[in-house]
Amino acid sequence: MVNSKVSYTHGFKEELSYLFPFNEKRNVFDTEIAAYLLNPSRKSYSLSSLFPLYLGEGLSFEKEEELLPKILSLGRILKKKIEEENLDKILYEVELPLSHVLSETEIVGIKVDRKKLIEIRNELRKRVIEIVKEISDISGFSINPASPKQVSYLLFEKLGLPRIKKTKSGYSTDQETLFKLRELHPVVDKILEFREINKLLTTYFEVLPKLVDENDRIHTKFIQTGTATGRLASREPNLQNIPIRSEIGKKVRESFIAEDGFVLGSFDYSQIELRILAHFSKDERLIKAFREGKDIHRETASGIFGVPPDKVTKSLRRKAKTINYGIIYGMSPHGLAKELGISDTEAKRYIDRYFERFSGVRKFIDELIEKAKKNGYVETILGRKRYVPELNSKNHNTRKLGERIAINSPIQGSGADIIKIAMVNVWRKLRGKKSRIVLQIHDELLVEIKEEEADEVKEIVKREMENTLSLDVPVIVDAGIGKNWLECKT
DNA sequence: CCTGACTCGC
DNA sequence: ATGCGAGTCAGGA
Repeated sequence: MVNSKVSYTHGFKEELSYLFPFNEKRNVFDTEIAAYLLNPSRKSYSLSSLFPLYLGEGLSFEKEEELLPKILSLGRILKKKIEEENLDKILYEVELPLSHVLSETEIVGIKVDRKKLIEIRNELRKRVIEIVKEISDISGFSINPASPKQVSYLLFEKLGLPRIKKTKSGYSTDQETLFKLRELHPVVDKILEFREINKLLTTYFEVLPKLVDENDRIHTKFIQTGTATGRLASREPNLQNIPIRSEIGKKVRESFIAEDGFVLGSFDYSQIELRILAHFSKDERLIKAFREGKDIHRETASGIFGVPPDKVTKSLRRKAKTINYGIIYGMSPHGLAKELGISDTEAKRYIDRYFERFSGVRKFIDELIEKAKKNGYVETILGRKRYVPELNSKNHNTRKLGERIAINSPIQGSGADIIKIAMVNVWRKLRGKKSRIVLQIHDELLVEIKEEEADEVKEIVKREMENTLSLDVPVIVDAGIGKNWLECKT
């Protein structure tokens, strides 16, 4: 970058979408991504918000001829700041190349089985109408079950069911609450069923068929400056929250398919965040378990509950899994208690035991929070920063939130760093082939693979993903192949 | 038009 | 009151 002319852009990915085919353009400096790396917590990275921030003046819309000079000044200022904060490597080697990958991924899109979506949509429309009728028949009241207010009115005022949880405006009717009420009145199950079906119907089955292009492909937009941790976000539609758990949800996933002559390959990092925790904390037991290829939740259960690994029951393993992920999210004993349905003191015992057995993790977390308080920010494995002003709050809850942010962001953000590098490397390796990355879902890449290239591409993607960065523990990628996304499940 | 409640994913 | 998101709807402005 030193000796060559730099082109300044604002919204490089969008600019690239006009430049098909995708020759990698270098010597670019993007003001939007630069501002994001300098502070990923901002609400907006629009020029009109960056000009006053970095140039000390507003964007005058009457004087369009001043726009380009202003972008140039902004670019030069940001470039200096990026270098001062040692963010140049992540900008030039990760985010800007990634803009190419994302631009192409958006344009390529992903194919759906439009007919199947429409068929299921029509079934679910009928079912939703039936359920509304059933709710009325069972309870004697006609309500709109999509209205929490009306559901609350029915359950608590008309049927007199116990009020379990409050919201700002009244009594909660969320899933957790309804599960507790289902034995008390048959209408509760109907409301739960309505909620599940209506959610999937309105969010996916009604929407996706409207978004297909002439080849039945759907094109999401990846937001590269949308999260405080460095993750991507996806919108219009969000393809990072396609259902997988419920039976009807699986049908959505089943509707994402490969083009004729292609298969879909799903490649997902196995427990990447826990491996990053092991790497950062250097905790001996955690590192040993991963190096020996152990089932980490089983090992954790064994440590916490004091039973040999082969005597760990499913229930104990599930508890340990919740604790493992709870640690990453900075969960309190109270939160863990609620999640596991145990007492606060019991939950505290579990957490104390965890930190006894994994003392490296305790030390790491303490030092992380100390460092965050001292520096004002936390960093990922690549030096991506996130400021944590919450740690200086006078409000206890806000400070606690700051601690959770300080714990979670380096872990979640490092996961984002790793998969972003992998995407760039995979994309470069796939040049000249027919196979293409079609989605990224935080720790998973979905690749549409030309059948003839299957063996080779599977090998490339797995290898590139597993070898982005060298951690103190192995990085493992699980791969699955299928004609639709659900089939790829490993 | 925005906010709250809710639910989908990692 | 466990981290990070997006989308839907109802209901009120």
